[in-house]
Amino acid sequence: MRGRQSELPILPKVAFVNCPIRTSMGVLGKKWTLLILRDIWFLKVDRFNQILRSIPGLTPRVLTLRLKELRHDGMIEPVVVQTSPKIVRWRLTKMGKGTVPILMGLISFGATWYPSIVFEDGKPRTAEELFPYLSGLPTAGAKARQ
Amino acid sequence: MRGRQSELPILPKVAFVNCPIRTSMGVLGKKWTLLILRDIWFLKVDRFNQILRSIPGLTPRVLTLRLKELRHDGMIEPVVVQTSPKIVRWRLTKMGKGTVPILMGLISFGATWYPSIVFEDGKPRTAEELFPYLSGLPTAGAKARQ
DNA sequence: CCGCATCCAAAATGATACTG
DNA sequence: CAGTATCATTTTGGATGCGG
Repeated sequence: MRGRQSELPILPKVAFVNCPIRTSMGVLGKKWTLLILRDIWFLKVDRFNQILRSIPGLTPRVLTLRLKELRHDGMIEPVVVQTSPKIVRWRLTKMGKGTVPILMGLISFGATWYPSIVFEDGKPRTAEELFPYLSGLPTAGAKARQ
Repeated sequence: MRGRQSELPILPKVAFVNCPIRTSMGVLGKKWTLLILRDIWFLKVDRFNQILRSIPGLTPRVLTLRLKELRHDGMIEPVVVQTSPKIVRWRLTKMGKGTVPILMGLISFGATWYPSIVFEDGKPRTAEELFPYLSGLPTAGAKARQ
């Protein structure tokens, strides 16, 4: 068997009636969405104009759309810090924090397979090397602390 | 400290010169791409028209585009099984297998946060419950066996 | 400061028919 | 079977202005 990859589908213990990847992508798969979550979670960039400045190419129109979608789907919520001048901070809900393993997966992939783009020295690194204090990584199933 | 979330950015041990999430998304972030990888890896659906049938909404034009992009970026490669009638099977390269943890993250997220869509009984499940024989999950850094 | 509205341009994707 | 060609539609980008 060594070296041969089975041609059988990889099946879950409990059948899916709809594909969870497709379901997740329906929300997370739109352009800019995961970068917005990255800003809020990793960079602590959580205000409208900060996010705009942090993500070159993103426009106010689309940011408004994405924030609405993410809020509608229960991943983020606004905190009104101050009115006049209005200050709003966006934060991840528990559900939103469930996306962190996906973001870590993307970091890990980029750090491994695009090291010349990601690192000055061009050397690949693993997520464990980059974020040792975060291992083991929580899975989406492990509820993040509020 | 309990219950308080630091406002400081979460920094990697080695600084990024470009964001690995954005870098990864440049390839993987286009519509249908991750579902195509899902087909090849999980479902063992690896031929053009099979993939088309497996992913409702995907059209031949876009599938052609995505296969070209994935191939150009080194994630998949064609195996010509037969000519006339032509039969091509697509398979993941090592780099392509590096996306499996991302796919698992999406599965985990969907199975946890959209259980009523994903499962007949509507009960949330973790990736460990669904794929016990695959735990611990490989990270993108752990080279998948060829 | 945080958005929303509008108008238009460009890019990405969808529908359908077709070829080697 | 694997992929193209052509055209329609949707989504996103860019600029600007407005209101709470």
